[in-house]
Amino acid sequence: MTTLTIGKVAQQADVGIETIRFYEREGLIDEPPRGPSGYRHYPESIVPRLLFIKRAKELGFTLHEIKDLLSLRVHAETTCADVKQRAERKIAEVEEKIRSLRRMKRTLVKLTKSCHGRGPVDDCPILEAFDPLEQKQ
Amino acid sequence: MTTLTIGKVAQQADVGIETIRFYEREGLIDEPPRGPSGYRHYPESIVPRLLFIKRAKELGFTLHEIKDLLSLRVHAETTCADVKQRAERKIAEVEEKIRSLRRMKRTLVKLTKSCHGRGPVDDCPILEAFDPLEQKQ
DNA sequence: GTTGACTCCGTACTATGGTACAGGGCTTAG
DNA sequence: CTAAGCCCTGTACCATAGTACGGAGTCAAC
Repeated sequence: MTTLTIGKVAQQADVGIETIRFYEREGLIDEPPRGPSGYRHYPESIVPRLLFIKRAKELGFTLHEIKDLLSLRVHAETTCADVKQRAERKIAEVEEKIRSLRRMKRTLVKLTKSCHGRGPVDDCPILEAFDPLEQKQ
Repeated sequence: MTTLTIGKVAQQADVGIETIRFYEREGLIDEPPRGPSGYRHYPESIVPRLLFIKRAKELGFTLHEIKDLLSLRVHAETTCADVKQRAERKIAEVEEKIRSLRRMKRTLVKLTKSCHGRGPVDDCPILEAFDPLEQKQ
């Protein structure tokens, strides 16, 4: 069976070598067997594992949560429902972030509309609105 | 004129004392005059300044950007348009974040819909979708 | 005058997700 | 056989926005 050096793995999964060692330290990937030189010898299955991590990251899971997801798979007693629940919780989180960003955007849009965009900064309505209690002296 | 100790300021602006010292180190607020004991004596105008920072943070500006906004106000040559431009750039950033989160959400929703939520984790469609290249052995 | 609350400074630590570097050892091609 | 290019460890560092802590000095009330 073929094994890969860390450099090859990094290439194939398109991540940094340091990232792989970092994931190992953080427990997201297993410690691979070593050759007599101490070099890591990865099975080819490491590549999809790293791609899994990348994909979950893109979906907004933290490394901690991804570690959790990965560990779900090795415990026989965990069910599909466990995974689904985590996904649903993440959806709720994502929705909350979207709501918060939309609030920010609404306010920012209102502020920029209130500003004609000319003249000195002294009475820019945007800065004034940021600063509702401070009276110009 | 009244001055405030750091503790009073923290109370009035509802931030931590450490936060105020941190903002001073970071250049977001001026170093206040000190009494003979070395205690900071803040003018009352520090409070709206801290509220400004809080509000801008809520709107998604980083401390670095807020420092920038604050410094705009002291340079006579800056215009309203400068401020407006920054606000518009921030709107674009916020929109990009929202788009990214919506993409995440769409994918997560699709995944949870594909999962009936029963049975063992071995062939959970969610995990399989996370992991498109790995074949179960 | 003493106690408790407040303040000072400097440093270290938190979480997140890595990146960079020094100073070695290993491997492989020519 | 040698040199380039890989890999090893450990440590420090990046940004972000603070928080915590130790040990000392100060202020105010009783």
